[in-house]
Amino acid sequence: MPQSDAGLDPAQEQGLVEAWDRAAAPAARRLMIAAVEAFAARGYHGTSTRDIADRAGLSPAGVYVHFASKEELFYRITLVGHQQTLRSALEAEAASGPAASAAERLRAVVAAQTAFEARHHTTARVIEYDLPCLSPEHFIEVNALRRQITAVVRGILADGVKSGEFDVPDVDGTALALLSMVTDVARWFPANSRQTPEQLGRLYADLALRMAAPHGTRAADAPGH
Amino acid sequence: MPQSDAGLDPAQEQGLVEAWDRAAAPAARRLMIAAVEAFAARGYHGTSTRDIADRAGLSPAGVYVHFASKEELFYRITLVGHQQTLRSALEAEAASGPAASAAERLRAVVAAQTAFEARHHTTARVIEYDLPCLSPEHFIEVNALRRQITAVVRGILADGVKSGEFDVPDVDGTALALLSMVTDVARWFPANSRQTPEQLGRLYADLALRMAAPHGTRAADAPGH
DNA sequence: ATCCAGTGTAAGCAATCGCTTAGCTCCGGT
DNA sequence: ACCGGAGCTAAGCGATTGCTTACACTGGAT
Repeated sequence: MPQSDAGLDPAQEQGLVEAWDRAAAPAARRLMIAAVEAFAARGYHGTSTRDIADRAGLSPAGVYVHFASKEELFYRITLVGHQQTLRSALEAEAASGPAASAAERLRAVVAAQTAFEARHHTTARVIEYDLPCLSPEHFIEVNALRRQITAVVRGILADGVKSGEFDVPDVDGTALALLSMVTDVARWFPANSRQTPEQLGRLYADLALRMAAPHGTRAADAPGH
Repeated sequence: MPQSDAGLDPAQEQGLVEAWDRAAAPAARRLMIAAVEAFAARGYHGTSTRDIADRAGLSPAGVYVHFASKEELFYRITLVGHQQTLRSALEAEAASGPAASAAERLRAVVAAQTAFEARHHTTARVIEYDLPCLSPEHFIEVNALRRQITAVVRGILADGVKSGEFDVPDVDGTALALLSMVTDVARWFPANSRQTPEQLGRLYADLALRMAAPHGTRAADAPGH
């Protein structure tokens, strides 16, 4: 299996934050988990700090022992979430081997990212769709991570075009469309689908290859599957 | 141009609601426009009724002359927006002619919907991403319209598969992925792109055909373009 | 002339918001 | 034995929330 869980605890697969920073105070982690659930259900502005405190089993003031503000709590979540997402993409690309074709790398990255969005759909929904609630400075910082993720996909497409492996007239536009497709999984998963994250990853990887492959050269299946 | 503006005022293309219900009280329309702008900028929960009233040039109480509640104002926006979106899809499909191939219909619908999301990105952002803020009953009603839009795409894909025109192993999953791609335009347009809505529509229609076309049968260009 | 429905505002209500303050308990270091 | 900081809470601050009430103005029908 090329795209690994990268150290995630399989018993806690439904959240990203749960697995992060095991050294931090347990209450701080509980707060982040509680905040992710609340933000995913009602959005940033729709969630009160009392909601979060309740879910974490703390009094309203307990939040501010560990985080300076609601926005900082949200910022920590989005930062960790985006770091994990970027790491997942880079690891998937690296795992396909140093001599991998552009097609193999595209398949690995799209499958990994799609499965990631599905597995961690609660956290992903928060960090994908509530980003404008960040302070301007924090937004810029997190957005830089997003650009790196886009750059990975764009790089693979460009490499494939250069080598003649792909036929992509608009690399930037196609990369954006491709990531839209992948990202949006977090919004609807697991409704409308009885598929596992891995099955979904394979489907989306196939679709991505169809988008990039030149006329009459489409690979029907992944090498090694 | 197969996908028409369907009666939209070209001078007010940036919003959906502006063109709707010209018989309604002007203040009610102003409120809907103001609410769309505010919701798009800050989200439903991030927007106060005083924000909306200010933008519409009314006192805070003026909102409740025309709408029973903030939720009802939001509901009217989402309802009208989804009706227009569905109408746009149906008209695009119909405009491709009664004897059109599945490929022609897919191209027409995807191009029209993509251009629509781009042109009306402010309204689209509100009605696509803040939907869970609706009351349960209103959510069910609007969601029924969404399912009709999905059904259009799914129907075209299924027809193409049946006639041998398409090769789509997972019609439902592909339709969902395709609509994710199209819908997500509203979230980032017009940033990251110097393309017009029409150019973007052509790019996305090409990508959609690549996703659906069987091995070695991809049409490089639209018939008639 | 009078009325009345439609459109609007000033003022304010109860509730909730993010966050602070003052003070408690607990526990490891000395 | 005693200290000091970390973790937590009860209480509450001022601001803002969605919305209501009471009242004013307008223009057309009677």
